[in-house]
Amino acid sequence: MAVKDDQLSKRERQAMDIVYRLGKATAEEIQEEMPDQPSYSAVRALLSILVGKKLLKHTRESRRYVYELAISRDKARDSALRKLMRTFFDGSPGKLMASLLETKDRKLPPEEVAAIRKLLDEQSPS
Amino acid sequence: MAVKDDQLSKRERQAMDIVYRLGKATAEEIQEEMPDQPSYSAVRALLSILVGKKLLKHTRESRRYVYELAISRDKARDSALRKLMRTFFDGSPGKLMASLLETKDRKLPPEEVAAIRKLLDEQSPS
DNA sequence: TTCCAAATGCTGATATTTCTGCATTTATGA
DNA sequence: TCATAAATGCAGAAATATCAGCATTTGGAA
Repeated sequence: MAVKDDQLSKRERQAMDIVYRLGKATAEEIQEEMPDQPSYSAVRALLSILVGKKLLKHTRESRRYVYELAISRDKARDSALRKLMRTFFDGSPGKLMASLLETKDRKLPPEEVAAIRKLLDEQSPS
Repeated sequence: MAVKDDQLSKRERQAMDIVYRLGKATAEEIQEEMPDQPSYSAVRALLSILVGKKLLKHTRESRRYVYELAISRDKARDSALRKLMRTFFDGSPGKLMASLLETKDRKLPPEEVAAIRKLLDEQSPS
């Protein structure tokens, strides 16, 4: 099931991006990562809303809450990836990959290149 | 220069996503694509704001405006791609590509596979 | 056990976003 | 040319998001 990122407010989306990246975090950590750093209170209010929307869940860890994704990071990642493909690459994974490789200043480590060749072979033998 | 998608409101981002996808569009077309379809007036108000922020530009085409990106689609695309890489793939294009290929239900057309092999060879000869 | 620093819960104020409605402009066909 | 349908421009109302502040709770150290 897709993550409804389209429905989030600006601050909500910023917070979700941070949790996507960090995996899990306290209100304080999230505050530190936010652009135009809002107050601690504001961040907590925001996080409550996201918990209400079932996008995050929080568990008490001794005295404080730790926030983490309510759905798996893999699902969120796949959902974001599909959306990007639809928006910019006509839904085609091939076009996306081509774009990644065409940017000259991005040099892949040889072992990653090897890994990708292997995956390609599985898809369609050379 | 990166596209400041983090700074956009919910509706603004929805509209930008649509223009990213369509390339260019009239207010009416954008309205049709919007989730929870707002009124035509609301869409025009929104688009004016985006023109004011220099994210879109509009040109008169006979009687009406056609909206399109103020920066190139390629730049916007690259910016979005980098952000996704940072958020979900630890900044690594290799990890992103691996994720694309590991999803079994995504079968690439043989000619795309060939194209990607070629690009890989340019990066580091097999 | 008691105290205190640190965290939460909550209410309502403020700021921003979103939208409506209407006056005005514009292109086209009769 | 003129009437009309269709588009724009804009002001401000309505809805939503963002935030601050304080009372309350909580966990750990003395």
